[in-house]
Amino acid sequence: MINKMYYEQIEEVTMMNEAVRRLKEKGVKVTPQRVAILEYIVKVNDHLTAEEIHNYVKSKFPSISMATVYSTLQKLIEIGEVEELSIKKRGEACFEPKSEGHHHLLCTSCGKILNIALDCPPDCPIIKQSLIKGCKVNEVQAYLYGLCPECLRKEKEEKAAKS
Amino acid sequence: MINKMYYEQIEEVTMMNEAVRRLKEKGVKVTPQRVAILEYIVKVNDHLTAEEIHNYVKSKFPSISMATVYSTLQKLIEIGEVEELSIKKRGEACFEPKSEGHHHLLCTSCGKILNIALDCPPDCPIIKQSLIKGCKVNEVQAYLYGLCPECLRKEKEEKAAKS
DNA sequence: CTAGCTGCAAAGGATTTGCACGACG
DNA sequence: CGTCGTGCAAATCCTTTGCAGCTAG
Repeated sequence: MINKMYYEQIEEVTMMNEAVRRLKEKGVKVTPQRVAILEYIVKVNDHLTAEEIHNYVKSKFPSISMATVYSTLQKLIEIGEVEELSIKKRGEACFEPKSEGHHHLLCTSCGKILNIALDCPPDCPIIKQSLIKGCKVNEVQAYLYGLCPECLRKEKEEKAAKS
Repeated sequence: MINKMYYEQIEEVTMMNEAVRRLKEKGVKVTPQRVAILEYIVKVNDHLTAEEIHNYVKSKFPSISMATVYSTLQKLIEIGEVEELSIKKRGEACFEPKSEGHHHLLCTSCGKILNIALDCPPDCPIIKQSLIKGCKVNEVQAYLYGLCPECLRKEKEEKAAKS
């Protein structure tokens, strides 16, 4: 009953939502929990862990369980709405809205993950190419390890203070 | 042929001696278990899981435990002899000898991981660059998702069979 | 000697699964 | 109505930790 009320609210707000339409197109059952999860991921547009997502969605559906969050994420990945990163944030998987053309920097100092758009020459192998060394390449994810601008600044300040 | 094998052995032995020297230099205690682990990783020169390593080393030291394998891997990573990949093979971490200049393809069909040397133009961001978008980049790992030559061939054959 | 390593068992943490109930279509 | 999603709890799997005894340097 309560679920139904929530659903009506959400449905009003998201009727026009393109993502929801795509879910329906793909034959995935649209439930308020799923909409809330996808909505949050798209809105934040950042690298969220399952727990971060769970925490947020709990504010709307206090009874939602991690199992549902994980199974929903799985579904959203399958239908290409969400992407799971290969790198982990403090040991946890990270999820973000599916989008092409950016890569990730993992700051080795603070652990933050940043989106990085790389300017590549057209013949650069980092750009999706159909064939590399006899392999059919469908996707390229580049992970850069280093320091984010903040930590880089801190490091410089520390060096300056020492000398 | 025999000569070739002989020289390869010598080469391996030399590499190990150097590796052992590096361990000592870094103040890491050299134990037979550790040598066996490093030796195996260097010899195979491929992406090994902790369990694969454990299985091999058990043949030399039947009592060795996974805890020792993991702690040794940790040490070897710390001192830069071994590298842990960001991607997992069937959910398990992968380890390989540290080396620069190659990246990895994960076959989405068979799950195999292949080394891929990418030919990049000199201004390609995939090549380690000190500064990208205000970030200090120390390392770049590119992960390609697609089909290995074998699975690509199989796919083509299946398509041909259908039509 | 003695700091640090090994091996066992047990803990830890992220993710998955089985199952009963309830909701979507 | 039947299929499929949800939520709970328990299970699973990889990895880490605590600790007692042992070893390399």
